[in-house]
Amino acid sequence: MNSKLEAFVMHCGEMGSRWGFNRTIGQMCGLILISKNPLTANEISDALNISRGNVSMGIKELQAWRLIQVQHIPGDRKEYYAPAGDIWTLALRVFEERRKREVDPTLSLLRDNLLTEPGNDAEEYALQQMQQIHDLLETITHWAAELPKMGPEKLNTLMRLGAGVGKVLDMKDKFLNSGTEK
Amino acid sequence: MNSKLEAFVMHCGEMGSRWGFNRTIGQMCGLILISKNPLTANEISDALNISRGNVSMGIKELQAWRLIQVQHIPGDRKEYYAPAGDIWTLALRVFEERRKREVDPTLSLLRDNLLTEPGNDAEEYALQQMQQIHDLLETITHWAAELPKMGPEKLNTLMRLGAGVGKVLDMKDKFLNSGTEK
DNA sequence: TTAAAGTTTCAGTAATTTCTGAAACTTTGG
DNA sequence: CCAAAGTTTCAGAAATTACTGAAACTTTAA
Repeated sequence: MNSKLEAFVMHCGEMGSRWGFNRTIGQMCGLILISKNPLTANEISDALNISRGNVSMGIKELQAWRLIQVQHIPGDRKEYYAPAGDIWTLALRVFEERRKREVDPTLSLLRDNLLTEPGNDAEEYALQQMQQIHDLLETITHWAAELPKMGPEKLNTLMRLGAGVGKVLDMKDKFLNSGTEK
Repeated sequence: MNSKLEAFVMHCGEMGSRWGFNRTIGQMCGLILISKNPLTANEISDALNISRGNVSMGIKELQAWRLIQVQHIPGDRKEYYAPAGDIWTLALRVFEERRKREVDPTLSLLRDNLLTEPGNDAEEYALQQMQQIHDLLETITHWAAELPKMGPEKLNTLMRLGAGVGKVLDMKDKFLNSGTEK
């Protein structure tokens, strides 16, 4: 393999744990992403020098993240693996999957906790803070659920706009107000 | 400590590694967040039953994340620790810090790699994919840098709007076009 | 029904990460 | 300058997480 490509795959491995999986799975993900043709489990095992069993676990995990999909080639009973979509799709999947693992459990714990009545000042403060966290996570969750509905092009526009979107929001308010004034 | 509060702190511990730190640091973070008054390292050590040395490491890490700040109480030379701001501020810090650790290294590797010329079809495909990833990460980075400039209230508006922001963007285009038409 | 091709599971081992606690270090009031 | 109060460091131990490889399982073509 070209050394630059290999460097990329190894980098994915190193970043793996920061992205929510582990080294091997990071490498597998990188490899599948930049491979022109779908790969078999054995090819992955050979390319990365990891045991067949480990590849099997990794595939299961990547499927749980909905990042890869199985393909069959007519006349061949092996399973071939390819990315489950374009880069934007995959990014949204990672984002969503991470939200499920990193935000949802906390949200449900907080919902539960916030039913409690405070018994003293310290508790009251703690509950207020939790309420703040709860509201923030709720907002993020709601927004994250809406995101994929916009489609890549519009998302791109929005992100490239950056803080400028603030002005657009102002404009909208202005427009609406002038509308109601009349 | 109230059992609900304790449950929250322990939960933060369990989530710790998913949020980018480890159990202890997660607990410390949760504890400091819901404590009405700033805490000393010893109080943290006692409350969470972890060694003084570990608390010291944790404090350093939480400071690196810019999530806590030191406070001094007149006539007392101990250091007291408190959250470094309101919940939105902290969330933005986590977001930014994670971007630095999870996105930036990849972006710089990709920039480097993309200077290469493809030697064959497979390499060409790989480089195209990397270009896609690069562009996406670049967009996200740019957007992330803009985010904090908006301020919590506007961010809230934006997020609550969800996919609805797409319509606002359309409206803007329409407005601009009708402007240029005249 | 069988054997060949392929996949998954999991107990044991290896690698990594985290934690402790004692020693070294720093700061400050007197 | 000293001693007391407080903080940091880090080598080794403990806990956690990841990996291997062989055995068990599944699927399919003949």
